[in-house]
Amino acid sequence: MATMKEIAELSGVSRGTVDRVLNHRGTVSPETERKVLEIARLLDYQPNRAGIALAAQKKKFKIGVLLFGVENPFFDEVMEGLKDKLDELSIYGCTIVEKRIPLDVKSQLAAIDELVDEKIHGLILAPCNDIKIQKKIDRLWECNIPCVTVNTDMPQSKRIAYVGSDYLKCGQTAAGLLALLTGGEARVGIVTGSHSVLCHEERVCGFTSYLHQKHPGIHIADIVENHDDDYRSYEAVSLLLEKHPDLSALYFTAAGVYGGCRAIINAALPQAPKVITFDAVPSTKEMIKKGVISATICQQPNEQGALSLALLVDYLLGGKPPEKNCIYMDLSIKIAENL
Amino acid sequence: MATMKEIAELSGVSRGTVDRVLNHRGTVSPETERKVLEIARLLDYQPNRAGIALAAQKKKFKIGVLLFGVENPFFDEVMEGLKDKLDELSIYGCTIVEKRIPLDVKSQLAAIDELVDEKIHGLILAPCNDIKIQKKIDRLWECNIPCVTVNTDMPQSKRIAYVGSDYLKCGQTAAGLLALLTGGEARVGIVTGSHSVLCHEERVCGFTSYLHQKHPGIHIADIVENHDDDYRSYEAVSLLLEKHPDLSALYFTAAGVYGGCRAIINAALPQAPKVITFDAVPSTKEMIKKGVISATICQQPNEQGALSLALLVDYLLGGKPPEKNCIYMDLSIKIAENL
DNA sequence: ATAAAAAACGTGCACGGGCACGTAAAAGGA
DNA sequence: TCCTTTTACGTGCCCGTGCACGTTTTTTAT
Repeated sequence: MATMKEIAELSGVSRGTVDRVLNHRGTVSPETERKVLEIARLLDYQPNRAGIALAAQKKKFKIGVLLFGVENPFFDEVMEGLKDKLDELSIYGCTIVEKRIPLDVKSQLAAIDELVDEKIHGLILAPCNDIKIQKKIDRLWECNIPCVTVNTDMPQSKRIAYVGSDYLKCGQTAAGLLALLTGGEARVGIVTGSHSVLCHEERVCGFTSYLHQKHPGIHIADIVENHDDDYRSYEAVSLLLEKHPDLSALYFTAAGVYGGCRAIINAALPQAPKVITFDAVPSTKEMIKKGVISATICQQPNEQGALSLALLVDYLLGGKPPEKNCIYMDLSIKIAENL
Repeated sequence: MATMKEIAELSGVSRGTVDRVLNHRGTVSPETERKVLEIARLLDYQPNRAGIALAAQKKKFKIGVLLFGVENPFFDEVMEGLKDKLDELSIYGCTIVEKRIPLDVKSQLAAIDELVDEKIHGLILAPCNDIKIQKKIDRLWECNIPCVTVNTDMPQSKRIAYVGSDYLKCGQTAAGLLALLTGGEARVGIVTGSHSVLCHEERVCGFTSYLHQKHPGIHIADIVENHDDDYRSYEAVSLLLEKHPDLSALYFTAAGVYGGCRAIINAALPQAPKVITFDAVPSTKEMIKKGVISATICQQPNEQGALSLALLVDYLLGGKPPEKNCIYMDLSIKIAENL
């Protein structure tokens, strides 16, 4: 692998000048710049990470990690993976500043400002669908603060990458799983969060359209929108169960929408319904073990955290953003026996 | 983080001496050694990876990767993950030598010798259950060639770590899944590989004992042992289907034991049986998409490959072996919709 | 024309650790 | 005792990059 030194020798300048050209610092004559860039391209120069890492030790990276939704246990797992990765990347002298913020946009914007004041070099953001945040990210980008979003959808935003799940595929997978569990015959009730949140919307959309196409024997009895996206949605679920005593299956688009319903689901319906949801936060695990929830479709919070940090650090070390702006990670199904 | 320089200053010797003590090279007086080690412990010295990486560039690591079973497509995925990790660890100037070897022990032992002749610094081995190989590994260990095994079981062997799956849990998960799919009522036929191979044995054992305990409604009609652990086990499966036309479920302990049976499974039995197997090699994916296989329980070949290399490199860089000698990775269930 | 300012580039240290080489001091042999 | 070998340790270069500081050359202003 070519080094700066080699480039310097071949282009007849000093290594310092090569540094200036490749890292856009100081001033260089246009002619020299052309020559150096030419040679660098010829040799396919890739900066040596070990060298950068060593030099970076005094000038440590500082990365802000912003989690929206203070109590969301999904983020615990994201952070776990992220921190493991942090250890692994410790040679780059990288530190993180973690903040958990309520779901209101105002606090969120303020939190971003605070982090910028703390002179962070990069930002990890999870999750957020608000247009104002999106604009903010664009401005950060212009100030040379790169950003990775996790489990968010803001396609137009100028971030390095989005790391998360394809929500439509989430819905399709859920539908396929339900068909497998019920043999293709069922009456299903859907409990979802606010339709304005992409995660919920697409999980419903992917689910229903897939069933419509491939499993006409599964009938969607009702869709309940539970705006109060927290862990106390007892009301919504019990209403659904009362209204439709003939349900044989339930589909929850997130852990947040069925909290506290453990007791009523099996009691309300004559036959034990097949219940599907997403992720394996502790409350969900509990309900799976008790047999209330049949199976859950897991995103990979650990890997999401790890990858988001890896991408950001890679970029800060002089790498290019990944070709794909959206990196969808695999889903997997879990049941009680392989939680 | 403490550096060698700091240790040197505090213990009143030169940095070179600290190097000698900590890396056991050259000769040092017992007294000096004691002092340096004392201070190193006090400062909680951890070698700086960036520094090692930089210095290691001229003295590259060479790691042998031995895969037993020439045509096993599972290893393609292991290698994929391993090579991704290799890129990631490129700063350590690490190279690999990959060899695929037939299943006979003689060739395997010879292959190990060849690699040692090529002056490898470490070895990755997948998979092997033979006692002779195990002894060989122990001897390598004594020659300072560390080894990581993948999807193998040789608990007593002096390797850094085993990376793979808990086969008993594999069987339990399969049993739980079958119960979920069939509602707890089924007649199941088991097709397995040689009982002398731990992977098959424990997947059967975990499966049967779990059903026995928790799902008495699922009856095991027959267990067919298919010694010819390759992709032409048409005979064994068709015999099973003829003998038991009342089967409602099939359980394959590995991809290798059902190759070529696609056509006959659905044809032979009046009702479409629930079919479960392991991993998602191309042939399995195909059969899942066609609806012959209902679901598969996936190990994480990619992660296994990546982790095994990571552990080995970490050790070669002066790290300690992981506390746990056996690292069992998560299982996940896949169906057509989330392959 | 001459001083001052700006542009263009070279030099050298730092980062942490591996390792070869040289040189003292201690041990051994005659 | 003197010479040789061994043991113990210091010195200094290298790996590839960032960056501060000089130094030289060119441009601009007076």
